Amino acid sequence: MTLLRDVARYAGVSTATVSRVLNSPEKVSAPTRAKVIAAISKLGYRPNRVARRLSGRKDAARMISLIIPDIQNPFYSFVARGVEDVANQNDCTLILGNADGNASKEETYLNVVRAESVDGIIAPPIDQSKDSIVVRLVQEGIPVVSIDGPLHHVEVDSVYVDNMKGSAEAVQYLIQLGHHRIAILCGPLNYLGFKERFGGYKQAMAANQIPLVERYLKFGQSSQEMGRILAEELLALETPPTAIFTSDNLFTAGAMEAMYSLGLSIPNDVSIIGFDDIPVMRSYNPPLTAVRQSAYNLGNTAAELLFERIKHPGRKSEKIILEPELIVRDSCGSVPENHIHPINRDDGEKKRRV
Amino acid sequence: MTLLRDVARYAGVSTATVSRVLNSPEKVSAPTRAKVIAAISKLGYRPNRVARRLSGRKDAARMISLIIPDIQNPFYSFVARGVEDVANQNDCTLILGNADGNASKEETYLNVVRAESVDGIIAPPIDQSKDSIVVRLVQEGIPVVSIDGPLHHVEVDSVYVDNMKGSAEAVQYLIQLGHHRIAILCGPLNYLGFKERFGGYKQAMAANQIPLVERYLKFGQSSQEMGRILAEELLALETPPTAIFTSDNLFTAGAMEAMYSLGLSIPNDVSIIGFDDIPVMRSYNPPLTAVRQSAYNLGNTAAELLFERIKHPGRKSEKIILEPELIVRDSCGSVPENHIHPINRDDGEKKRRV
DNA sequence: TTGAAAGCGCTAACAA
DNA sequence: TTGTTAGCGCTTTCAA
Repeated sequence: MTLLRDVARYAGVSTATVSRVLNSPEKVSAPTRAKVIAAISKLGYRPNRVARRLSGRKDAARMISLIIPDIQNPFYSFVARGVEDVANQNDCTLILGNADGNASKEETYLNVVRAESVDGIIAPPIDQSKDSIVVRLVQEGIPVVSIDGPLHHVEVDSVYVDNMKGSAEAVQYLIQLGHHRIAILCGPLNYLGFKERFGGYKQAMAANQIPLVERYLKFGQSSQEMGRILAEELLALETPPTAIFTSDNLFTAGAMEAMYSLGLSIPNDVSIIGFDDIPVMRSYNPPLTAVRQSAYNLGNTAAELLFERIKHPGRKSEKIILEPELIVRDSCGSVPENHIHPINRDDGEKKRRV
Repeated sequence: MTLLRDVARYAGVSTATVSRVLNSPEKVSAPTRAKVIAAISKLGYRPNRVARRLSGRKDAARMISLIIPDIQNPFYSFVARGVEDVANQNDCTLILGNADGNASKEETYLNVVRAESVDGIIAPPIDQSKDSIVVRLVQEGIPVVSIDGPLHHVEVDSVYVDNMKGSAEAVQYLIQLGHHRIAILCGPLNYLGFKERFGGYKQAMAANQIPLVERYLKFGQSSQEMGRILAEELLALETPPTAIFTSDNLFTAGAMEAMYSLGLSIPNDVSIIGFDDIPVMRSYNPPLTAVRQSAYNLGNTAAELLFERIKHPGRKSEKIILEPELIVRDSCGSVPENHIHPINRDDGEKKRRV
């Protein structure tokens, strides 16, 4: 490992001079600078970032960190790309960490990145408690932006989509198509995003005077497996829903699976509309109608806010709310006049294996 | 920020003692240790990892890094989970970096993690040149395991699936079903994984004396969009293939999209078999027959190799080859006796929008 | 068992 | 413009 000191010796200058050509080259005379640069490349020297940061250079890290709530959820890959592109533009490395929907993993991870003295952090509001590690980070003055929801107990920049509006639109669309028996597959309500999506569902139902039916309301941890199970329960009901609103892409995937295995045809037997429009939604058969929240934009915007804050630590915090967009494809249809139970129906048509 | 020095002062001991209770508590008397521990928790002290590493503690980082070739590809989320679980078991944090299929990004990233002195690195063989940064890292003695392919020019542990075998099996399966006109959607051949998958295709075709048809061989950067485009080209051929083998999940997604938009029914009009069996394959309609390479296992195994190497730096390097598995679902069928062009056919049946 | 002191590799006053 | 020197926060000999 070549050290700065080796470069200095090789170039016949002091370590300070080498350090200067690295950090403020204008303070070094051209000939000396040339000598040093030559030595650096000759020796293949690369500064040790650890030492650099320890010695106090504020911008020595040039790295920011993104906490991914769940790396299995493709939605976040797009967020990550959005963040990464901005980071790269700012000549900065993005360090990813997976919290796995788990507050303690998040904490571990945040502690690490704090200790690594990153320049800033983008994190979803996983732990909303008053003394969560994120709150402490903010209090310590580390630039933080909250993504995918606002952060309580502290003033930070945040970016998120209007979940309530997006899901209300989705449900409204279903209602306009004539659906009344609309079910929802929803993630845990203690996660704000899901709470709001459920809120949007309720709002649209109420706006149309459709009473909520307890058995059409299914909750569970967000996963494809859970989506399949809940959708199967729903579809096995004596009076099954004519449409299902899935509150994220994992639930959507699970519901699609259930519908196929029950031999249901979409949208003839049942309509489905999802929250999250990721590319694979186009590959479903039929392609899915879904509420798009631009994950890439979310990441992009968050990263931009973060760099703003890094540059101007004193600035007032901002909340940016992104508009969701309903992407209509082929998975929703109108309700047949006499909707009969699609599974138990006795029309002689044999369904696929169950 | 509480420093070690503050703890020492508060506990009325020297900094060395505090450091000892942190690193080798058995060398400190019980009462002193208790005092120090009390001080630590009272003051909420957390050691500065940067300083810790700079001062030379070999295991101060407790972090390993995984380079993800392409974060948009869900396959790698599973790899990441596999790695992460092992890392956590080893009380170690996983730092993720996205190389984006780009050797220079990979290099940037590897330089960062090297400079951060991580304990080890898991990386795919993106850059196979003799003086790639990975090679240098290995030469510097940093534990590296190559995932998803072997690394040239240097001896390292590596884990990968038998791509050749997996794709040969897939194609063989198609052939047994009666297909001859089998197309392949393949990623760039300079990426070893794709080269081998193409090799498996050729091998199975040759083993059955089926000549290769140039126009059924489609290559492109791996992406859903590209998959759709190439599949559309294939299906618009005068004599289209009766089956398509897609060499990764992104191509599969694109091909599914193309088939739907051309109004083709799977497997009646065309069969499809994919490489990569990720959960969403079950959500397709019909559920996809695919070659499974257990991404989670891949990650898991790689991480275990890495920790072995970290513990025993001198050990002989190992290559572990994972067996792929053909998962048969509903997307492949036999070839109709008189296969007619599914798009241009004149059977009165109107297809969906194109 | 404990403390004093010398680094780890770099940066940044302060002098020259 | 350049060099000297004192840290950054921690670990770790070496003595006591």
